[in-house]
Order: sequence, then C-alpha cells, then structure tokens
Amino acid sequence: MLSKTCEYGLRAMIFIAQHARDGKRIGIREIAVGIDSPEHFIAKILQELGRKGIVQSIKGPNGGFYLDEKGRQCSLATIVRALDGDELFNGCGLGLPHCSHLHPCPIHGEFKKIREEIGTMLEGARIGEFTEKLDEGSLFLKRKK
Amino acid sequence: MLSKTCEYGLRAMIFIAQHARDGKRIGIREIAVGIDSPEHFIAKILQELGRKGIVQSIKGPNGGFYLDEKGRQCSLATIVRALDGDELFNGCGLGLPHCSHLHPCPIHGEFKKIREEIGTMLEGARIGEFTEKLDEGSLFLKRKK
DNA sequence: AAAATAAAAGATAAAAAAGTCTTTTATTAT
DNA sequence: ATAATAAAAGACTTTTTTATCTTTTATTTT
Repeated sequence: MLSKTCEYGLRAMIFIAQHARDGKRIGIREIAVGIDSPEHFIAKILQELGRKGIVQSIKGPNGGFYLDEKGRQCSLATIVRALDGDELFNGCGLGLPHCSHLHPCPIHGEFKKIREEIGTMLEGARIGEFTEKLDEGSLFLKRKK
Repeated sequence: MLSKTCEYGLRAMIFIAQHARDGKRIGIREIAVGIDSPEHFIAKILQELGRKGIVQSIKGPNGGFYLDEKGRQCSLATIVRALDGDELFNGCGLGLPHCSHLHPCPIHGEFKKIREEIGTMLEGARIGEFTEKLDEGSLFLKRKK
C-alpha cells in the first residue's frame, strides 16, 4: 500500500510530534531507535521532508528535529504525497494509464470509492493527534520488543 | 496498491475470460497486445498462475490459455493472493510487524476498515463477470489508443 | 516422421527501492 | 579559536521488482 520510505516517514513524523515538545528537539538516532528503522535511511527521508518544509531541524549540539505548529497540524496525506506521490489517491487499481469515468477499467468505480476513503482518512488524521495515546502506551510506533 | 505483476495478472485473467470461450484458447501474444503488457512478462505471470491451477493452458498449434468453470468463477482476491500474497489484506498501514488490536499502530483501526473493504470488494468480484461489458465496449483492459 | 506452433522453463539484464557509509556543513560549548 | 556534536549531502551497495532473451518441451498438422 505504502512504500517503506513512506511508512518510516509517517512513523518518524508522529514520533517527532510526540518527542520534540516545548522547544526541545529529537535526534536522528533516537528517532531510528524509537520507530525501528535504519538510521541512515530515516535520515534521508527526513532530509527530504525538511527540504519541503514539512519538518524542521537544527544542526549541532542540542540540535535535532522538531515541528512548527503547521507541521504538527499537517495531515498524514501530506506526508504520503510528499514521499510517494499521489498514485495512491488517483491511480487505477489495474494500472491503466488513462483509466477514467469515460474509459473505465473493470474495477474503476469500486476502486474510486476505496481510494476516496483512504484519502479522507489520511486527510483527516493529523501528525500531532496521537501524542497523548502514545504517551500513555495505548498506541505504538514500533514492534513489541 | 498492487504490484505490476498483479495488475497485469488481473488484466490478463479477465482478458482470457473474455476471449477464450466455447472451448477456444487465446495465445500469449494476443493477451499481451490486448492488455498492453510486455509479452514475456505476462507469460511468466500466467505460468505461475498455471502452476497453481488457476488458469489452464495447452501447448502447440491451436494451443493457448483458457479457464475452466472454477477459473471463471474465481475471485479477483484469489489472483491477488496468488501473486502478491496477503499483505494487502492483513498488513499494517505503517509497516509494523506485529500491529494488532492489542498492539495497535496509530491508524490501526482506520486501516483495518479500509483493508476489509478492499477485501470484500476483491472477494466479491469474479474474473468472468466483466466479459459482456468488455464485449460491448463499456469497460477497457488497455489504454485508449 | 518432419515441420510448425505455442507454452514452459530458465538465464540474464535493467530499473527501482531499500539500505549503508563517508564527507561536509552548521552550531554549540569549552 | 578549538573541539565536539549533529544534521545535510552525496556516493555507494544490496535487494527486489520488472522486463527480456534463449532454450526446451509438448502438441498438432502435413
């Protein structure tokens, strides 16, 4: 459904929202450990999101990643689009290049509905909305150890 | 959402259901042209489905691919499972290995619903059910040329 | 039986995705 | 100023997916 890049990216962003609060920042090492991802890989992903202005960072001692208010309100859909493009939101279920209402594949209508629900769900969820439940341990960003 | 392998596989199976009727068979060349796929690639995919007994074939002159009654009634979900496994039906949206009701990722509940709808839709659709509409030109298996 | 046909099988190649390693740049603390 | 810290950038490797090419096997027609 989502690429590894995107899965890690979403987990990392949610993790940053949880851990970089009150002007604090969170380092790449801790992020990688906190979401069970390869350190250098998630670094590259966050660089990309940084370039797009979706996550903030500061170098040097006490540096790390954090989110501005906009970033905390940012939807999961924004991250998915930034990392995977909008194939998931618009693509044809059978891979036809020009599948449309006027030139539909056999499952065009059904898939449209599903894509819309995925879209609605991802547009509706905010990066910052899971912080409390993660704190209290009713949600998780890594495998059970 | 689906791999290229799976997209081509579904299109090919639906195409075979449409074209190999009344004891006739359809050749790999025509299938490839009919669904806009690389010939040798779709050949390999159909070999795999053949090994699993999902599609039938005969070698030699007048040979080709066809479906028995079971194959024509086979659901799209069966093809997806045969080619892509059941990640799509069971996997975690954020890629957590042990995501579950008891150890949920932030979007566990939402994604479960969506996966179930995808499952229902793919289980409900039969390979052979699109034949008429393909014949009459209200559905398509390849790009507008 | 021989030639032609068409899928099966297997080897190889190209492209994309995932992952790793090294060097550079910016910032802070001493 | 210097050393230490941490992200940015870029090069590189591995794995997986996608795609292609060649040889073999089965079947049919002549």
